[in-house]
Amino acid sequence: MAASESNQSNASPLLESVSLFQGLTPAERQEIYQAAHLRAVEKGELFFVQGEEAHTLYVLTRGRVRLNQLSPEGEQVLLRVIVPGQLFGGVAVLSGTTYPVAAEAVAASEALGWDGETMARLMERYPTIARNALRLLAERIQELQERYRELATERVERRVASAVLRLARQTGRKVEGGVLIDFPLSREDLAAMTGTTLYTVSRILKRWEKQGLVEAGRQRLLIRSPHGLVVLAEDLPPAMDAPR
Amino acid sequence: MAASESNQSNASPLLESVSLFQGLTPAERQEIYQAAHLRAVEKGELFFVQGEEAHTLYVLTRGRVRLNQLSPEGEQVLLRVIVPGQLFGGVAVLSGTTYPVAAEAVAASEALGWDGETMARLMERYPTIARNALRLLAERIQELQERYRELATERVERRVASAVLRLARQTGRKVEGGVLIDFPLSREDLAAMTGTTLYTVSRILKRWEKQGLVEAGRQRLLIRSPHGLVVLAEDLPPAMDAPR
DNA sequence: CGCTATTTTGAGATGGCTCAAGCTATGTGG
DNA sequence: CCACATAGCTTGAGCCATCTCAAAATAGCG
Repeated sequence: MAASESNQSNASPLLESVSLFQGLTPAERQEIYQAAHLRAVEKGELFFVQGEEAHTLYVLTRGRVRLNQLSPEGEQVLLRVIVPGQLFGGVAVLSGTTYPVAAEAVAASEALGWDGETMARLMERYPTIARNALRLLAERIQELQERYRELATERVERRVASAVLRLARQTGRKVEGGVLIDFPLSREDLAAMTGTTLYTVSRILKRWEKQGLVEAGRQRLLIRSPHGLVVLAEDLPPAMDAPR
Repeated sequence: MAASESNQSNASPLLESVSLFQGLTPAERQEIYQAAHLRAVEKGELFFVQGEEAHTLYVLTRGRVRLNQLSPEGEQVLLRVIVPGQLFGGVAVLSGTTYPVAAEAVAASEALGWDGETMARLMERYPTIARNALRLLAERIQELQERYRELATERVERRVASAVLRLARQTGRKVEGGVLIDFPLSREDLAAMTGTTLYTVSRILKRWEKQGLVEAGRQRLLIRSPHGLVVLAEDLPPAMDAPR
């Protein structure tokens, strides 16, 4: 299935910056691109739901996608936000199970998709892809372990600071006066990322606003002083005593 | 380097049940085995420390190994316990960074090790290994995400119940009267797995003991009623009212 | 311009942490 | 073989960070 019926366009602009396909020639990327199908999803719609049989591995090309995990009791955890160039759905396809998360487009989005067999074939033909995938998954594990530790040992304020910084690094857009998180992000979303409640997040943001660290609006967050948040996230004592 | 200088012994007993090497012929496993070096480590010693340049990927053949992550403030989190047949150190080797955790032998242990280049060569020759590795890492990610959600949304008692059940599944030994966790496990260890304190764990275990769910000794835990713990871990209400 | 989702704020409750003290197996050296 | 040292465990009391619940303010959107 061609990526888009009448479209013979070059894959390079889309795939050359995708880390899953690093180390391939333009011709190879073109072939990979031909094997993909493009899927567009409206804001608020889902690429897949949690528990669904995993068939397709996606690379986002436009928009923003959040990966939510729902607990048996119905509480949500926001595991990560996908930006263009990143892989999602891969974990489930590679382990041959059901999707462990839901993928919701938080803005109008498009992604290239390969079904499991196609991707297996491509990896066989181009072992570089498998190597890249291994590296990507390994990095994900490291990040998850890091965040697990954070959740287990740090207080809420610091966890929120880390989450905001991570979002800024991933999806931040430099604007006058700071870095803007470039998609609608509610207090509740931040709470679901950090294992707290929207009330606590609201209070924390208010405090930060008073300290001039951020500017928080409705589903909007502008980071005025990334450094200030780093200080919070890492417990660099602003004072001079008590190294604890 | 031969696995053990004078040892031409068959790899099968050691490697055939290792999921990283599933789908290979005995001859291939033998070759892989030849490329390994065996490392023995005393109880309490480390295979590697956190932050060390990652060179070797291990498969445990005897003993028990715990993977600890140390926070910048010096608090420990126990990420997982490795039992024979399982891979460890792989994440760091595959992503080409430093070990993100320390690996401590909690009993006298032995592991087969392959350095990064050797493993890369083997994977190139036997793509099946790479496929297996992808599957293993993908499963790890799923488990970590699950535990992350748990830590973010569940209360302490339930988290401890889940951790105990996980340990029982992994390292449990059936004995008269229940399932015994088969290595020394302190209250502090359980606390470090679940993001709480040893005091809280102590109280929880006492309560469980009174309910006849477990029998807790010094670094020793016997699960009398796995089902009872499952009920706790999953919030199946034992009473009939207040669905909350 | 009214409706609805989001956010703020207050007040009260509490789960779990902290710190302090005592207890008890287990191993060790005399 | 005993007495002591030690690591691991228990228990109590007080506290506090964070959650809960309730209500009001605000901001977009249709």
